[in-house]
Amino acid sequence: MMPPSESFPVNAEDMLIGALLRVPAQAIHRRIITELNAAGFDDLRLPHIAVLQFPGPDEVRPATLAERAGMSKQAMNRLLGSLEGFGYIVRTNAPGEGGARIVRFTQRGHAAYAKIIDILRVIEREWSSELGPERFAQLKTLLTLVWESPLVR
Amino acid sequence: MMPPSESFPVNAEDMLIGALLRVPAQAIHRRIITELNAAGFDDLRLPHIAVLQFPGPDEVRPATLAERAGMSKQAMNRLLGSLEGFGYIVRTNAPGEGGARIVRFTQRGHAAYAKIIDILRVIEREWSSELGPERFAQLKTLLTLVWESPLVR
DNA sequence: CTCCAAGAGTAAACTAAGTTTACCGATGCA
DNA sequence: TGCATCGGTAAACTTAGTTTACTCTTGGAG
Repeated sequence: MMPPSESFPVNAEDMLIGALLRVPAQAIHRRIITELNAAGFDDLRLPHIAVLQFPGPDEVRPATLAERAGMSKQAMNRLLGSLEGFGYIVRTNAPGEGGARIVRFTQRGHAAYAKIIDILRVIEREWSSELGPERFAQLKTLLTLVWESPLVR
Repeated sequence: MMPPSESFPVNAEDMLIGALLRVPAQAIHRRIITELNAAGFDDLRLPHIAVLQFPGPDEVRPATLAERAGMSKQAMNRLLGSLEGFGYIVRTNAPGEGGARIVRFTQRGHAAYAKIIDILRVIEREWSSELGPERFAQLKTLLTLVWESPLVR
């Protein structure tokens, strides 16, 4: 739907980490979907982000994707079903591995994933020029520390 | 549902800003809901975050809340309906202002919101002690810059 | 060798969420 | 007086995600 256009007073010191992370993360998601749609990948919607998120679903088991996304295998399976229907991925049997399956990108899937990377790189350039390259690099470094810490597990 | 327990290789330099923001933001949301539920506010679910998010729905119009959350008035109204049913808020008519309504916290609503602030403060303390206070402060400063910039509007 | 537990995938029913479309009521201005 | 506008609602439709339950395969314990 419509993007938020926040205009309430911003008191920097009052902001808690939750809002500080949520708002930009949301803005990025919306933008990814919007630009993906505009680029011809117009059957992708917000929930598909759960599948397409880093590091992508190529050569991965559905159950692994479900865990990454923090959702049930069944919910992930439905998403995969729609992505397969749209021609972004295929699921094939993992040979010799029980009933296990492997998700693989189709050409269209690869293209969409590459487009996401492109969009993110553009966003990074914008942020970098808005904040200044050193500060942006610092931000990424700090977020990477968070990522690597046990905080978000 | 189950939280993700990421264990794929993390190459710091490959991480794009999207994933760096999304993962911790998601982790925080899950934790807020989990602890809120554990604290007796057990009818609150993930979507309610859209209403309870900073700076909270007290003394605010439904349409404003919808815009903040980036969703339709109708979707917000449903959320408000459920929150009202659970006794977290009440909607009263704004006197003299057309059919306009005002959302107000009940006591329970105030308590839940205060609990969210508490949880976030605990999280901030944890992050601060994990990263070191200076680095954590720096992270917040940088995120505040992002927030104040036109990047996320 | 057989049986059974464990793990992966799938299916179906149910619930919840959010969008579109459409309508009501009040305000305020031409 | 008439009407455009804005805020709020309602209903129908669609999409998502959970729970519950079943299948198939593998691998071990007996």
